[in-house]
Amino acid sequence: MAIARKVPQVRPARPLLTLADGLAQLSFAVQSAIGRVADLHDLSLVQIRLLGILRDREPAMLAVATVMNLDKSSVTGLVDRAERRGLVRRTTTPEDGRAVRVGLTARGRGLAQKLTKQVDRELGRLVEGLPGVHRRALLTIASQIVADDARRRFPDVARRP
Amino acid sequence: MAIARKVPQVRPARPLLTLADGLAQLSFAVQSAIGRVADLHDLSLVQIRLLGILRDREPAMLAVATVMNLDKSSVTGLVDRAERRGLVRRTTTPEDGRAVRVGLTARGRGLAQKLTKQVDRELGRLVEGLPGVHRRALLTIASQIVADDARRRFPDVARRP
DNA sequence: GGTTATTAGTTGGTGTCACAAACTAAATAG
DNA sequence: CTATTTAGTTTGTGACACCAACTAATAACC
Repeated sequence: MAIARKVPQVRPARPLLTLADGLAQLSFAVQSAIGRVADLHDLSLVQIRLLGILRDREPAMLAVATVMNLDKSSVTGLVDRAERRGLVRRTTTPEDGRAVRVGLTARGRGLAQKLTKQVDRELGRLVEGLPGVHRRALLTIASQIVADDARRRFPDVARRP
Repeated sequence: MAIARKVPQVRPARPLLTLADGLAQLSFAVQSAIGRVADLHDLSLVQIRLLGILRDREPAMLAVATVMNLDKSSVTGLVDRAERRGLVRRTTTPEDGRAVRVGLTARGRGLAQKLTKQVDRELGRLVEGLPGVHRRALLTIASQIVADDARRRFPDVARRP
């Protein structure tokens, strides 16, 4: 694992933006890029996000709520609609009669894979003007922020099996 | 204007994420940080975004729609609600009887300033784990992406007065 | 072991947001 | 001076999001 690769200098074009503005605007640009993919499939951004989360997990409803920063009742509706589209399935577990786990159906998994590729392409377009160096720096920095944020939001995580 | 400041090396912590995933997750983290500020004022993210856009502009309805990537009818409702809260004002112009411009009221301007500070603080928290070097690199890169995106979306822009 | 408290999820009600299609009124083209 | 285009609004409909109230299952407690 490449732990000490350098990211050489980055020539800052005079920033007309503050960091906060830059992050905010970037986030809107990213969301609308994902939104374009959503439109292709007549899905919402939130549905896409749900599928993205379920790519490698089969969490309980409440866990979905936590990860997505939603009220649990919002997740009920979200999963209802995804289920109605045949993308997602609710499973009850024998060891806890209250718990409901959510997982992708075959169709949902297929779609999720396609979405991943398309989002990749669409976001690739967003950064196509950047030199590779910048792109790598961005990946590093974004990963760091996301990891920090996760650590802050879930102080105690058992990395799932 | 600092055009050639260097951004020294960045040690990539092994990225478990693709660039697309990193960007997507970062965008969600940013949005929920802004959402926290929104909650403080019982506002929605979209309302905050609107106020942010109006900080230094007084655009026509349609221009708002374009910038926010919304249908014009969505903007009608958005501005209606903001107007109902006394944050925003519609102005008709004498030179074009159809056009309606949207601008902040005094109250809206005050709130926008407060929001800017709070979003700043909240997003600052998001990047507080990063060394200054990374933060500067991030600003540079985000600005670049946002600028490219704007250029792509508005091929012909007259920079407003 | 039976009562209480907690936890997981759903239901119902309300408000925001987003869109499309149909409409009004003002400007521009011809 | 009619015909068209343009700017905004209206009217429906559906997705989301929240809260408060509810059901059912589990855990706590004495």
